[in-house]
This record gives sequence, structure tokens and C-alpha cells, in this order.
Amino acid sequence: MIQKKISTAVIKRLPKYYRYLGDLLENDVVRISSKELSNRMGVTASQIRQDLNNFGGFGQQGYGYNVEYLYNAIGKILGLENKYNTIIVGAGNLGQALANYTNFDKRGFEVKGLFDVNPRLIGITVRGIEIKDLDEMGSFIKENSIDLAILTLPKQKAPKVANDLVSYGIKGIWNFAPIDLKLSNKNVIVENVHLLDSLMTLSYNIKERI
Amino acid sequence: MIQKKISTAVIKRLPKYYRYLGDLLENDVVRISSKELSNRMGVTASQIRQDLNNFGGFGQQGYGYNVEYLYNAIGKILGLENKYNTIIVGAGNLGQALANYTNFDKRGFEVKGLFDVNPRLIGITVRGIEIKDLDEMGSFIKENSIDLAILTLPKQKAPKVANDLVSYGIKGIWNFAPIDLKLSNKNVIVENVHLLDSLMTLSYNIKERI
DNA sequence: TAGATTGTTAATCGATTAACAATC
DNA sequence: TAGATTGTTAATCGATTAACAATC
Repeated sequence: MIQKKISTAVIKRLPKYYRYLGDLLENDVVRISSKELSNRMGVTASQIRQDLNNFGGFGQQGYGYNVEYLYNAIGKILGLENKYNTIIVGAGNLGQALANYTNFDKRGFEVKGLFDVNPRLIGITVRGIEIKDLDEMGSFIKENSIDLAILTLPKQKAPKVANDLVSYGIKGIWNFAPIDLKLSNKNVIVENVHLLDSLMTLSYNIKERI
Repeated sequence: MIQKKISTAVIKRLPKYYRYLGDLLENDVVRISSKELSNRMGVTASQIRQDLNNFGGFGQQGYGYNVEYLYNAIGKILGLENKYNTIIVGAGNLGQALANYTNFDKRGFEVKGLFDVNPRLIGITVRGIEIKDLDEMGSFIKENSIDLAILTLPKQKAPKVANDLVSYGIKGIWNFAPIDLKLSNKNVIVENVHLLDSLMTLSYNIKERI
């Protein structure tokens, strides 16, 4: 199927739609118009309709959108019906916190393994998963069909391990290291969470107010 | 001083410039042209020059930019010379992980207090800071001139606590709860880190590759 | 001075918003 | 049928890129 390229601006808004629709669903709202949704979300109704129509016509003239149907449709677009076998590489504070974060499981991201180089961490169990030595990562990925790696290593170690992950056949890296990974294989998807960048943006905006 | 409004697109790129310049500085690079920096960062040289010129002329024709000077200038634009007294509200896994994250201190974000409602957490010490009851938050903010709150509560509790924070005079909220906070005071800055949104974006992109 | 590279204006591109015919 | 609201085209707006004169 030939699909027109969807802009990243649109893609980044999909989870927000999904979130709001999930809330509506929890509150037993059955239908919603783009206008009403636009009021709640603080975006234009036009944008909502444009965004959704990149993926198909989910609404009905004169009626609006069925909340449950649209919620499920967006979930499917986002690939949330898939299950992703996940490992966390870097079992420090952040890695362990993410391992304990149950919301990820709910969306199909299941943590199967935890890895670190620190001998003081290896052997410790977090949420029923034993932290393993980084040396074992390659075989673990293959044996357990790991799709996704969460990278919570310091920036010095991140690039090498990232390329190892690529060579072991991983499909995506959720990167928390404060560095832009340059991977050898362009088919591996990297999504960055640069926490410090976000914090600096906050700092900028606070400063502007003073 | 009347300053023209800087677009958020530009502001969000500043931390990335700051990061690359920091790396260059670590590697004792003295000067860099917009062209060379554009190669490294994977953006256009034109964009770099445009972005920087929103804040002033930092370069020199025929020479380029002095790395250290530009690094410090951007740091100042981002407000990193300021010190921010910070509290973390929600001392679960994520809250504790962030409390332990030393990179924030380096940028002037100093964690002064940790708060939670869970009696099993109250009294525990994380990185030398005792977790306090949420009831004590208001007086603590005033007594310790807290500027910033990191919100790592579940989404049910986040809106109320956020508005409490506003009423106690906080300047900014770094929000990790999966909800868009609607605050009573528009002068309080909110910066969202929606981890699940980021993960869903990754999921979408992986799915598109398959 | 000649070469390099900025700062800045102008051109292009893409994303957002407005408008409205189609239709439930 | 009349009213509401979508899907979609057209208009607008803003952001990015290209070009080049200014100048170190």
C-alpha cells in the first residue's frame, strides 16, 4: 500500500488525541465533535479533522466521532496492538524507575531484561527481573526476540552500546542518554527523551517571565 | 527591553546547540563555523545563523563562532546562570530517580525537598533529603524560596497539587504526569515530559518500518 | 588585499487555519 | 427535511532555506 508521508508534527499529536479520547472513554462519553474536542484540547477543530483525515475518515457528518471507535483506531495507527519485547540497558536509578513503571506494560511494552556493567548492580532483582551483565545482552536479545531497547546509560557509553544493539537486530531505541545517536543502520528508529533539554526550555521560559 | 517574540521552534533548539557546543568545548575546539556545526548537528547552516541572530550577533565574519563564548552566551539565554530551588512532588520510583540525577544540579537545579502522600515513603531519605508529607509542602515552599516543582504524581492527583503549587507561588512546573495541566495562573510555566507520548511515537515509527 | 563566513533579506516550502460543499 | 458536522480544498501564516552584501 502506497501511503503518503505523514509529517512528524501530525504524528507527535496522535498520542495526545489518544490520551484525551482515553479520558473521554473513561467518563463514558460516547460521541464527540471536532469542535468540542478542540475546546478541550486547546487546538483548532480544523487541525483535528486534518490530522485524522491523514489516516482515513473516522467521523460522520452531522454526528462527529464515536469516541471508542476513534480511540481504538488511533491506538492501531500508533501500533499499540503490537507487543514489544523490551530491555532496559543501564540499570541505574532511571533504568530501575522505568522498569517499575507499569504504564508501559499497559501499552504493550513489556520489560524482559535489565542490563548494566556495574558489578554492584548485577544480580539485583527489580520487579522480578534480574539485572544481567552487559556481555550477555547479545544472546539475550536473540533468544528472547527483543524488539526495543531503552537506553539509560551515561553519554560516554551510549554510542557504542547503541551500535551493538543495532548489530543484534533491535528495531528501536528509546534513548535517555543526552546525546544524538548516530546509528549505522538507518532502519533502526531512535526516539530521544532529552530530559535536560526539556528542563532548559523550562528554565528559558521562567526567565522570560521574570 | 522590548524583545521580539522568539518562536518555540527556536527555543527548543537552543539546548541542542548548548549540548553540541559543550561537547566541542570538552574537546578543546576553539572556533567553529555555522557550516561545520551544521554538518555535525545535521541541520542547515542557515538555520543555525538565523536561530542565533534572534538573540544577537555572536559570530564574526570570516572567522565563525568562538565556541566558549557562544556556549556561555546560550547558557545565559537559557537562564542557566540562575539557581533554581526545586522540590519533587511524588517520591515514587521516578521521583526518586530524578532526585538522584546529578546532571540537574550541574545546571543549577537543586533539589531541596521531596514530598509524597504515601506514609510508607514519608521519612525515607533519598540522597540526603527526607521525604516529607504533602501537607508540609506549602510552608516548605515559602520558607525555602522554592522556584520550581517537579511533578511525578499519578494523573489523578496531579491537577489539584499543581494548583496548590501555583497558590504557593511556584514559578514553574516540570510535569511528568500524563495530563495537560490547566493552571489558574497563566504566568506559571509548565513544561511537560509525556513519556508515554514519546514511547507511542517510537511505536508508530517502528510499525511504519515493518 | 583575498578568502572566508557572518548577518540579514528574499524566496520557498510546509503546516495551520478558514471556508464550504457534501452528507449523515 | 433541517441542522449539524464532517472531509477536503483553498487561503494564510510561519518557519526554513537560499542567496548575497557586508565585513572581519
